[in-house]
This record gives sequence, structure tokens and C-alpha cells, in this order.
Amino acid sequence: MKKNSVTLSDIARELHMTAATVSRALSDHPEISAKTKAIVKEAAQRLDYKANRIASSLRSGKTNVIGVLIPTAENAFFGSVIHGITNLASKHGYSVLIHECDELYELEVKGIQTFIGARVDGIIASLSRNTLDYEHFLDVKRRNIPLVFFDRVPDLEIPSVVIDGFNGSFWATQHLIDQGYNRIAHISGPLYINTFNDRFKGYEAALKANNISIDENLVFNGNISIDSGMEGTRYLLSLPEPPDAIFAAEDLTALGILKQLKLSKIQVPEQFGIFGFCNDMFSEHTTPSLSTMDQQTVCMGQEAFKLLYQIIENGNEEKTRKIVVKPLPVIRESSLKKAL
Amino acid sequence: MKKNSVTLSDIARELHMTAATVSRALSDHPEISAKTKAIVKEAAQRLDYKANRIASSLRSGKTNVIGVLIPTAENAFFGSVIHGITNLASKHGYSVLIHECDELYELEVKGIQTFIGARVDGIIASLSRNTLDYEHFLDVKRRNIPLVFFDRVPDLEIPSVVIDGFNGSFWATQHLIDQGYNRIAHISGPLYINTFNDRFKGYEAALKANNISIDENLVFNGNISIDSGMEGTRYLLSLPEPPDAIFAAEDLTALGILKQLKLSKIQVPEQFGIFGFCNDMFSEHTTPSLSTMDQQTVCMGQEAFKLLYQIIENGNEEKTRKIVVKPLPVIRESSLKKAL
DNA sequence: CTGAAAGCGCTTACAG
DNA sequence: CTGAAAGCGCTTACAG
Repeated sequence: MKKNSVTLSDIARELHMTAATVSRALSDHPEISAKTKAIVKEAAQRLDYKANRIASSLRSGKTNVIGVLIPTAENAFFGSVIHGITNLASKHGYSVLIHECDELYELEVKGIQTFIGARVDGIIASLSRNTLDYEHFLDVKRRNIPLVFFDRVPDLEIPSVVIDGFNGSFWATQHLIDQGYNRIAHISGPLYINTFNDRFKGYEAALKANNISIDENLVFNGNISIDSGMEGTRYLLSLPEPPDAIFAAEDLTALGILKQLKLSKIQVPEQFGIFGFCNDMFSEHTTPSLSTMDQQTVCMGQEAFKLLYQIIENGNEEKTRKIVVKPLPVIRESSLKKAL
Repeated sequence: MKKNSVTLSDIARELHMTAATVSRALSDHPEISAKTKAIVKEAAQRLDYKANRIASSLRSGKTNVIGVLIPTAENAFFGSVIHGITNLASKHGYSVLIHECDELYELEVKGIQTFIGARVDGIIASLSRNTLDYEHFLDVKRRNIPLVFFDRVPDLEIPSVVIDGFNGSFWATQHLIDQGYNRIAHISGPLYINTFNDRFKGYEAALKANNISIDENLVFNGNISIDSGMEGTRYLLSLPEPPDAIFAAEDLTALGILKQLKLSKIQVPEQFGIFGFCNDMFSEHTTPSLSTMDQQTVCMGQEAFKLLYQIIENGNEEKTRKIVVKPLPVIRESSLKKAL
């Protein structure tokens, strides 16, 4: 195999000095003379030298790489979070190794092992849909690798960044009440996932705060899809006392609700209100457009990186820190029975 | 700094053998006895050993990491391509280092330098919007780092994976003609980007093939946005002889067209046809839904990885290979004047 | 079948 | 201000 990279020693040989000096000059070591630095830098440039970070990582014990574990990249949400992470990471001199789990527990474990093998300086992760065993993450902690969760977080003492689903859902439900809707239903996501559970709780709390008794029949357990929105709506409309508004756990569900209501010839928002959660790409463009809570995805990514960065730099002081990002109400047509 | 990883020598010491033997046993070297392998593997497991890939990369000259350079992650298209890439990469034992350029030339150059420093085994890249200088990519070639472009590719002799924009656009335009639309306009993207230029050419070719003379006034130069779709539509409607259908270079533009036509009280598809390109998330959910060409994004990612993999394994034989992925027509409501 | 030794390309404590 | 030397944790050609 032909050697195709210039090394420190190549430069040193060329300049009749040692690799140590070249290394110091290139990293602006204070004890190296300005003249030497200039000579070395000129030569490095001329020879097209690019430091081998593999070698420096091995020596220094620091890779300047973080691992980001996501359930799937085929989803604007995670793309947007990655955007938030990589941007900041890059500014702070970190590269991002990405691992997608396809929502599979097995691939999640594999990803963590890859990250450990790569000796990443830290990991940012969001749980796959069916992850119930956290042994792989405990392994990460045992190795003292800084770890931060975002969005879908386990019930462990590990720093994390989450959206305030409870208050966001409380707000959305209150908004539907304020708009004059009388019976407000909820189509949930899988309730064993913290994010969806929080939203369900926020919905319930808002009803309670308004002295509305909670009717279990008005809660349909969905699975984050247009279909479950449609199915849930059909179920809710079939009740003896059907609702006149639905707070959906996320926007695909909300879209399904809208589709079913159109099929059932029910006017939105005049006869029926819809409020979603996520602010997906399409929500703005449906007819009528969907009211929803924006998840501040880029912000979540940035906060996750900031938190990880602090832990990497300052050690373990932030062990149980939880950052809660406030969602932003985006009121569009689907919930506006009255004017604002 | 506390040492917190078990190494080969740790295992060797424990078992009274050498690191070389342990290394061979763990990698199933044929000359190692089954018994030794068993002992070593048991110890590795017990001590929770995870090979330091940084060290093995340095020694072997192979990192098993590929770099993926994308203009932005805040875009379902690139998320989906990443999905295609990472999935296959992971199956073949490669990790993915990702670098987002925010559509900025400077960050693109920085990303390439990072990849070179990280000694990635190969690079998959798509050009940022304003990249006109390719020196950083030529540098990659000079270092013999395998390189594959996808979607937005430069005019260089470098393997690439692209969508067949020409034939896709030809098909779409022909479809509008077949549906009985008489004057078909085009709102383009930036024409110096190959993908948008191809689509413009396909549109023209379809008109020619149908003996329709080309009217330059019917081509509006847009910039990939809802706004430019709306603006272009206003312009086209203001013509003495306005069109009755528009082929849009991509779906945001198509959405803008739809919005403007609604404002102008023009019925889609009865009075006016729209055909887009990309099959964005929202296109299915507008009213009426948008006909468009699906870009087969996951497929593109997979093909890009396959091509890169071949080059990594087999050397440079594929230097100028170009893979053309066929887009898939998705006919929805916005172009259906007649039935199908 | 296993060991001893060298080396990948850096960084850095120790000298001078 | 610069050099000589050791070592990060692996892999592998060479011996035996």
C-alpha cells in the first residue's frame, strides 16, 4: 500500500528538526520561537499536511468525536435535532458520529457498542420505540462516558433535554376549552413512552383545572399515525356522547383526525376543533391548517449539545440535570372556533 | 486521569499470555487453538473488554468510518438519504461521520478537512447551494480517498448517484399534456445546479417532442420556495396568454403555486394543472393533493453507499461511474383533469 | 500454535 | 527554545 499522507516526521526531516518541534510549532506552543513557527507552518502548508487525528486521539485520549444515537433519520424531527447538535458541535471542534437504530433495540445496543469502540468523548441519545432494557446505557455510565438523553428519555438518573409536554398539552387543551369546545377528547401515543405520557397528563390536568370530569371513553390509545387518528376519530364519533374537539398527541394523528372528519362531513373548526403536537412540515399546509405545539427541535439539539459539552469539560457535576424546553403554540385554523 | 478502559494487555496479563495472542484469538485468527480462543473470549467478556478502534485504525490504516457531507439536515430529503446510507453502512461494518454545511461553502471546506483529518475510508457528498469551487474535492482525490457524490454533483470526473431529472420531468410534462392542458409553464429552481437544470431540460424536451413551440415567457426562474411559487404564478397569470398548467421544479414551489391559485380562485385541477417534483412530506396532504415525482431518496442513499463500498474494496476502477436512479411518478389530484 | 518486537503518527514529561 | 525518548493500544511479519 502506497503511503499517501504527509506526517510530522516528513516535515521534520525536510526542515532538519524533530517531530516534537514540528508538533509544538503547529499547535502554537508558547515555548516555540515565532520564527520556527513560521517556517514550520509554511512547510506544512506547502506539503499539504493534515494532522492524523487518529494518532493524536490515541495519544491524547481525546477523540473530539461525539456519538449521536437516533431512532430514525427518516423523520423531520430528528433531522432538525441533528441540525441543532452538529452546528454547535462543529463550532466547538467536535465531529459527530451518527447511528440510526431504525427503532430497533438491537441496533441501539450495537450503536452504543460502536460508540464505545470509537472512544467517543460523549453520547447524545434518544430511545428507540421499544427499548425497555437500559443495560447498554448503564455500561456507558460505568465507563464514565458523558451521556445526555433528549426527547425520549429513560427513567434513569441521567441528564436530559425534554420538551415540556405536560404544560404544552395543558395549554393546548385549555385553548380548546377557551375556544368554546365542550367535550374534548384525546388520541394518545404509546403511553409507556415518557413524551406521550406527559401529554396525556397535561390534557387531564387541564380538564381538572376547569372542573371538567374525566371521561375515560374520551381517551383513545393511538400509535402515532394517520391511521390511528382516523380510527380513533371513528371510535369517538360512535360514542353516545361524542366529543366536539380532540387534542392529538402529535400531528400525524391530528392529520388523521382531520381526514376522518372530512369524510364524515364535519366542519373544522366550526363544528369540531383539532389541536396537534409537533408542528410537522405538513401541518401548516393542510386545509384547514392545523393548530399545534412547535417542539423547538433545533433548540433541543443545541441544549443537548451544550449540556454534553459542559459535562465533558467540567466532569460529572451535572449528573441529574434535566433541561425542559418550552414548546411554542402555533395557532392555526383547526382550533379557531372564535377569533383569537 | 484515571484509566478506565480494559486493554489487550490487561487481558494478556490476566491470562499469562501475550497481547498478540489475545488479539489473534479475538479476531478468530486461524492459527489460534480453539481452546485459547475460548479462554480469551471468556476473559474479554468478563472484563468487559471493548477493542479500542482508534488504536487499531492507527495500526491498520483503516478506520471503517465514512464521512457524509450534506448541505443541511433540516430537510426530509437529506434525512432520508442518510437513512439509506447509514443502514447499509452499518451492515458492512462502517460508521458514519456526518457533517452539515448549512448550505455554506466555507463549512463544506471545513467538513472535508475534518474528514481528511479523521482519515475516513471514504466520503459521500452533496454540494451546498453556492459551491462553485471544487478545490477541496480535488484535494480528496489527490489523497486517493474514495469519493462519491449524490444529487447535487459537480462537473468533475467523479462517481455519482443522481436522480433522472430529465426523464422524470419529461414524463411529468407529458402527463400534463396528456391530461389535456394546453399551455404548460415551468417554475424552475436555480438553473446552475445540475438537478434543476436537468428538470428544465426535460420540460423543454417534452414540449418539443409534442411539437409545442417553446415560449420563454412561460419559464419563471424560481428559488425553491413557496414564495417563489406564488410569485411565479402571479407573473404567469399576468401574461397576455397565461398558462393552464405548471410543472414545478420541486414541491415547495408547487405548493406556492397551489396557494396562489386558491387566492386567485382558480380551480385545481379542473382549470389548472400542477405537477411537482420531490414528493415532500406535505405533498400528499394538501387539498387538492399534489402530483409529483418521488425522488427515491432511500434508494439514492443506498446506491451511494454501494458505489463507495465498491470503490473502497476494489480500488479506483469505477472512477467515472454514474448511477441514475429512476424517479417514481406519484399521480394525485392536482394534475388529474381527466381520469387516469 | 504462540511469543517477541516493531511500528502506525502523534504528544508530552523530562532534559539541557 | 529544541531534542530525545517513551508510550497511547493495537496488528502483523518474523521466528520458533
